[in-house]
Amino acid sequence: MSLTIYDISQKAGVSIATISRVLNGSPKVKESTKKKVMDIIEEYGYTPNSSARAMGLKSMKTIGILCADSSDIFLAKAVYYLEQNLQSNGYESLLCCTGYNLDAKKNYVDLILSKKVDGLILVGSNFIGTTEDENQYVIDSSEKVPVMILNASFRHDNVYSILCDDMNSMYRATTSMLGSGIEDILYLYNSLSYSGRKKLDGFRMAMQGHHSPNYEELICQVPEECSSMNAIVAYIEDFARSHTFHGIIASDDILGVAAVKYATSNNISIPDELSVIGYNNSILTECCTPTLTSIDNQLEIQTRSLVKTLIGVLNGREMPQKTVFSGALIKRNTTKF
Amino acid sequence: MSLTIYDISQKAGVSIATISRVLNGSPKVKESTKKKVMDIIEEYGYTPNSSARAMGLKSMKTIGILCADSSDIFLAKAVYYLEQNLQSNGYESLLCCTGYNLDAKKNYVDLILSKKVDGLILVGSNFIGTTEDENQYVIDSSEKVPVMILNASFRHDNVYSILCDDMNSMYRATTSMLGSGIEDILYLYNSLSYSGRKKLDGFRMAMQGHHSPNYEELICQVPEECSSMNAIVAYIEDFARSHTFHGIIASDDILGVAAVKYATSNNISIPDELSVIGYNNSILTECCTPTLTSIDNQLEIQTRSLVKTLIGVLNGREMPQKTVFSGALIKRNTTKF
DNA sequence: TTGTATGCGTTATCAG
DNA sequence: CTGATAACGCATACAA
Repeated sequence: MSLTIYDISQKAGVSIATISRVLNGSPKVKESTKKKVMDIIEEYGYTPNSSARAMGLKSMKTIGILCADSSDIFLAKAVYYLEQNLQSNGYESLLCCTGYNLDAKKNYVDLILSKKVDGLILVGSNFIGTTEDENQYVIDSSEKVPVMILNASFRHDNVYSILCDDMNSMYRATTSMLGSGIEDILYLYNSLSYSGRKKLDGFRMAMQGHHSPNYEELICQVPEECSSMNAIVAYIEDFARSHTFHGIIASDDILGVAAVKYATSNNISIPDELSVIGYNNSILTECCTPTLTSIDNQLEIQTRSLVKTLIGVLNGREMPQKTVFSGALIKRNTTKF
Repeated sequence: MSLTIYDISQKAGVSIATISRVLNGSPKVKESTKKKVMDIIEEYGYTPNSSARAMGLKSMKTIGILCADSSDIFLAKAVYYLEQNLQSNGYESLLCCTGYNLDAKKNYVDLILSKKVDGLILVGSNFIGTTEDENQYVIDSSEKVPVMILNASFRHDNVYSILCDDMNSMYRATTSMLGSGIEDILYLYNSLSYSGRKKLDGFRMAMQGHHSPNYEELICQVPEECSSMNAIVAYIEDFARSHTFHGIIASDDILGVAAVKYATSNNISIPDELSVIGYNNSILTECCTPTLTSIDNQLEIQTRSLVKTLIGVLNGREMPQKTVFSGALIKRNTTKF
């Protein structure tokens, strides 16, 4: 059995209230008794029981982090940064990997809320759908604790969105490619999550602005079944048999790498005959040859801002409901521009 | 304010004890009252307060997961699998990213133990050092809760190790390469964690068994400063100026990919002039060209076994202190054998 | 089968 | 500055 506040109070010869006060850094304690208590605590190695503490404080000093799949290279980085930032603000992280199914997500949210977390962070734009019904669980959650959303926007009381302006990033990337003289651009994506939709919007806007004809035909969704690199490459090869393009913009780096591999295995020279841009600026960009130009969405800055906002909200301060950063095109060797 | 067991007992017209009983599936409850209570709970959306529950049960149904860096591609996968397995056994995961510093690790352990977790999982062999002093914190922890170690072995009461036989895997991989006629093999590594040491041992054993002369000269530690892909490639290039080798075995896939990039950028043909083997069988193996042969350490199986063992221990069953799996060489295009 | 009363380890509100 | 004492929400031994 570990020691309680009573044991310490006995040994120190003071009441439990005093112990509690020194523990919580109350100013109204005499220096000498404070020191005495501290010494006893040190000597006997007492640590407060956080469950009991939670009952009194009505806070577990814990934040629930939900993400679909923490092994996803992008989400993993986000989770890492979040945990680090929370930690340094005195909060712990309860991690839940929900998968991509809506009902599962709802269940996990209920579960995690019953743990009386102080806040909820939804990592990844896949938590926000297109219909009201799909997003009801976010609203429900926000009635209990502040909800933070990374990489998607959702306007509602007590929910805060931190994201990168994917539409604008994609618009600028596409415009750059168009500006370099490439007009037939293949747009490769796999999911239409919130950010997936924004990216596609940005691509479309740029193509429209450039009065490119028939660009819709070069918007290509890679089916979910294509889960391996080989499968994706094969899919692109197949697509290329009936379409012509001299640029590829992908909604993430995996697809970008697949595009590079498609080119190299078909003796298409990059960037002379084909330019490629990926998204996320992950380590994968450095692994392929040539290295992949990619859009960086400032994840580290976003996560820092998110935690800062959350801590502010938890401390009762007024905080911005929506914080938007802008992405940056990181130029590597799959583009000439 | 969320509802308590008292609110529900009022609405249902029974005592709180009865509510508690149906909540905990006690058999001594009449079917009809059980149903009545369930209905009320359903209707009002009551969820028990887990902090209060923890005080009675002395368990938070939570496991602490410690890892150095959950954004590391290998550790992220491990964390993901662990969380999933724990979840399906009714446990939640408290994630802590400790970094690689020893003191920091110790502090995090203290912190997480004060949260009264039911068990501790140390993810990654970097948690086990070579000296007794370095590992004392593991022993201390094991006095409070069962400690599981993934990817390293540490023999002590109430600590359980689940790992892949890295030494043997590396031995076999090296032997394969030697068998294909390549005798001058560059061994590339960056850290000497528990598994790092085992891998190196396996390499050495194979080279010794083959009576290869001077193999020690081709054991090369990539300095920590080389954090980017370019830096690693440059380092290999530099090393190659004063050494000759026709095979490279790397202690992880990043180094393996760097080896591939070194070769392609220097017009060294793979696998004709140079064979390469990586470690971890991560997605990176598919991103480089040619694709990287790598050693798979059966992470999914390991994590499943770990959680199974942990749950067994928590339920008071006798469980194996050490579970060892063997790795598998996944052949891709950087090797001929 | 159900209800009552007590304990779990803290925090917080009062008095002193 | 310090000490009683009442919450906090639930589990459970003991009664009924």
